[in-house]
Amino acid sequence: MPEQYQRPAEMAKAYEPQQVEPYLYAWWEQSGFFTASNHSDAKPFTISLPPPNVTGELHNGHAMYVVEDVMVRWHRMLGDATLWLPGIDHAGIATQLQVERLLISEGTSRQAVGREEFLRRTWEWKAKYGGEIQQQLRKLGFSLDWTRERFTMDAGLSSAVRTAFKKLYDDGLIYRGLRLVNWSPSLQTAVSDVEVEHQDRDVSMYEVRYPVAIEEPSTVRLTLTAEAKNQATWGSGSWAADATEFITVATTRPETIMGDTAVAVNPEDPRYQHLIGKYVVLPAIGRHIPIVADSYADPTFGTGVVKITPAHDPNDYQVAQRHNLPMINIMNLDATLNNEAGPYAGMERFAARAAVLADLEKEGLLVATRPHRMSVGIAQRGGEVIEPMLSEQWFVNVKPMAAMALAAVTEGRTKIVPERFEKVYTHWLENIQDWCISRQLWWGHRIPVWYTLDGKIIVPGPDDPEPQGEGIYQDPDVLDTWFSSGLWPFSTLGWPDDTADMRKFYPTSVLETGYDILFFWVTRMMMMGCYLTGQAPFETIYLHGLVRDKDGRKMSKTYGNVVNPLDYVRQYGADALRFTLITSGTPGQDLNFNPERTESARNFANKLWNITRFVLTKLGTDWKTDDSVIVGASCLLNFPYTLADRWIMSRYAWLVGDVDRLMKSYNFGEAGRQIQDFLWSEFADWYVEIAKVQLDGDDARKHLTREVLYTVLEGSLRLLHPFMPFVTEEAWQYLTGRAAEPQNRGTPEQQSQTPQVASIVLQPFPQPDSAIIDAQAEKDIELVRGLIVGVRNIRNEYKVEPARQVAAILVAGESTALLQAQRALIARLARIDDAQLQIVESLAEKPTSAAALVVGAIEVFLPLAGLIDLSAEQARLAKELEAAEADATRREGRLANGGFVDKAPAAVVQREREGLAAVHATIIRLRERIEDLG
RNA sequence: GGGCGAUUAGCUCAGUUGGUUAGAGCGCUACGUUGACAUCGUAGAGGUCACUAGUUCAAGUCUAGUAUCGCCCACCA
Repeated sequence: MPEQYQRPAEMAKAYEPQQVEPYLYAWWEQSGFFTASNHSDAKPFTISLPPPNVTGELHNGHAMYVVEDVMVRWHRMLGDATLWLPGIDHAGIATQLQVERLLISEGTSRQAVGREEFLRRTWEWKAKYGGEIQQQLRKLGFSLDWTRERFTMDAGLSSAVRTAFKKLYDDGLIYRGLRLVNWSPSLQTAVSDVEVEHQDRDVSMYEVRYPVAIEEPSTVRLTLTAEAKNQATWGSGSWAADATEFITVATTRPETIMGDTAVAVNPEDPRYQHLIGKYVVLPAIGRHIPIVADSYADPTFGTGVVKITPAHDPNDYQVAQRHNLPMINIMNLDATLNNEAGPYAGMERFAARAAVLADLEKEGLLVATRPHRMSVGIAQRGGEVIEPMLSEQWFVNVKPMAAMALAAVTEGRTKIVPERFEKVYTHWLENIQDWCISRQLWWGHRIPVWYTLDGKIIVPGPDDPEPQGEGIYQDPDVLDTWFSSGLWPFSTLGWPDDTADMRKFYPTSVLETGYDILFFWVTRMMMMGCYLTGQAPFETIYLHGLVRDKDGRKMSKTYGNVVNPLDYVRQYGADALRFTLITSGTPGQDLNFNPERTESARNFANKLWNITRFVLTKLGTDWKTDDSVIVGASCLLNFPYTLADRWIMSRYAWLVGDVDRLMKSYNFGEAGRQIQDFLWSEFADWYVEIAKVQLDGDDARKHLTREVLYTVLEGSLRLLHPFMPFVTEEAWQYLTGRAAEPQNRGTPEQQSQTPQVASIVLQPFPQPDSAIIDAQAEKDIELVRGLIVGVRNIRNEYKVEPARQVAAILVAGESTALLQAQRALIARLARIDDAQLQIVESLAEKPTSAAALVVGAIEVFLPLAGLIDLSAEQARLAKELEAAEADATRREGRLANGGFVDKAPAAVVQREREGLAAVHATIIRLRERIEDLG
């Protein structure tokens, strides 16, 4: 605990989060409140923090971890052995890019400094930003078990990666092969399918004439000799001039013509029947390529003729395999054209496109150019157009794992919340393709494979010695970042070793993350977890929505609308930001972050602070915490509490029940909103005001009122603590009289032996107790509140100064006893002069020069001398009469409906009848009043 | 081409299994330094719950369709 903080003996007038938060967090952490015990008997509750990338600062998406903190703090208060394990992801591509950028800013480059130095610099980067991220997470109040922090490239986790790789390799699921992969030319690495985003773009579709060869097939040249490549320039030779027939292909990528090894037509297409089996001469380089029949060619699309470029298009790749066509790679790794491209060698792919088009145009082979909208593959990192490229890479055959991951969900062993994402999950896993896991990067887990000179592959286990010998070398590539993240829920607990943490905390309870990484991460963890540990890694997968800006736009650096959560923590406090994020939306739905809400959440924290301040002053110095009050409230039923006491306890009981239900169904936002609503609109606005009246009573009344104030507030603080940990802790410290006590309570073990723990963090979470619910009290207070609001309304309409006490006559009928009992608070809250307040059962002569309020059978007269305007009063009453009559008509209609009376639940019908009776009573009295005035 | 989500007050959003007169915050109007809080209080204005047709005694809520916006998936050269 920072020495410099000294909690003031008295609560400050306003809550100042900046003063309190750092100190409270340090205290919590140092006291070991967040450290999970793996040898307690309590049932475990585990969440592995989705590790943030070590790329830099946190953004508001990370602040959504608050959902996890709410769950974790809640379960900790429920007494579970709660572990929230933090960590950081090395984030291969993203981090490497950042460090490369840094090097470039220093005037050097990754290539210039070399692999070893580059890695040293990247570890340096990790040390710096990893530390910053930890501090940021602390500032948000996240109750993470820092003693168990992990990094994906720690020794233990790296060993887990090698164990997993070895197992999958030995099981025949990891293999190496030459495949068409998604190639990122600027990063010069392969990426997996999920790392390719698709954008619709307006491009051009070109129709290009290919001359049909006049030579016999036996003389065709399928490949070019070196000389031919040099000679094959436009217009040379007779092939173009001699051609008598042309076939027109449609293409969006004319620059790949040099890689064509066939053109395809649909076997059913009558236009091209006679050409199947013949050859065409490839423009630009003069190679002869066959015309094949394949159903891939759609007769209704383009010209019905497709050029087949197997090395640069996934569909063409398939066609080539069916027809045993050669595959010609015409590109270098940086997407410039290579020597196979003849005259275009050395050109960048898009420059080559322009050059080829110009030449085709010149030769009269470009027939048409049409606008075309198509989906283009874009690199998730970097945003460039992905190039399909033939390349030797490592792959995982994920089908067997996918089947296990699928079964875990369909059999209900793992539940996905909201449920609709189950469909997305299953659809994806059912159609899954092999996963390319090798990356041509330096930052990451080096692929644990060694090659010998004679081409053998050695995959040692994690504990085996590194293969040594003449010419033996390790694969230079690294693994996809998501390979190691896929092991996160168990590698962090010590897998593959049989550790105490694994036994206690695995499988984990909840995985909570954004739906945007469902395919990247969630499915991978499910597959790896099921396959490698034999158990689904989570009981529940809870997916939250994306945080957008206040206008619903995605946060992005280019828009400049990225929000740094720490800015809001500084300005409004962590609780305010947390409460905003948790209450701004609903499960699984994107939420628009509106800073105005953070301001009002800050106001709420301050309101709570001041409620506490008020209660504290009313408790007095002699107040002692009664533990029975903290534990439960049932004991309250045995004492002569007032109607208002019983009402607020009943409302509190409802709240506890609602919160319990909402938390269990993952509706944390609604739970938070309900707590706020209760504290502000019911407890502060009404009970606290009523308590002021009651505290003027005798000692017994005072004592009971204090008990209720204390009990409800203290319980509400505990309810709210998972949402707003700081202000609830600080307020609770004051309220429970522990503010002045020494703070350090020792180790968690010592704490658990101490019955009274000093922090709200380890207090029990309020549990539903329906015995406290008092329906009659709620109904009665409802009536009293209605009268008070009615009187205030009239005062307002007649512009009675707020300070002025007025006279009033309540004609209460059957409610006389009730209202007489509540006389003091009615007088106080409606600002009626107690000496001039009459509460009578009936009144023979009703005042005429008074404003009247009618609530059912009850009438309130306010003889506002000199203020009453009779015609205005009449108009006001007439308006109310109109509303009451409309209400009566509606209710009568409903009750006259036989279906309603027969089929609706009795309670609903009953309520309707009572309502109608009340409205009738209102109408009768309103008419009387209007008549009296007339 | 499939699939999903959203549409409720001027703005940003809630609304548990269908059940009185649909709520909150911000904003707006009037008033207010009442002994916790002006980061506040009191009262108020403001909505055809996108549209259409159904189911039902009863629909913001369930069903079908339509429109608009957004997202995801998919090999249309």
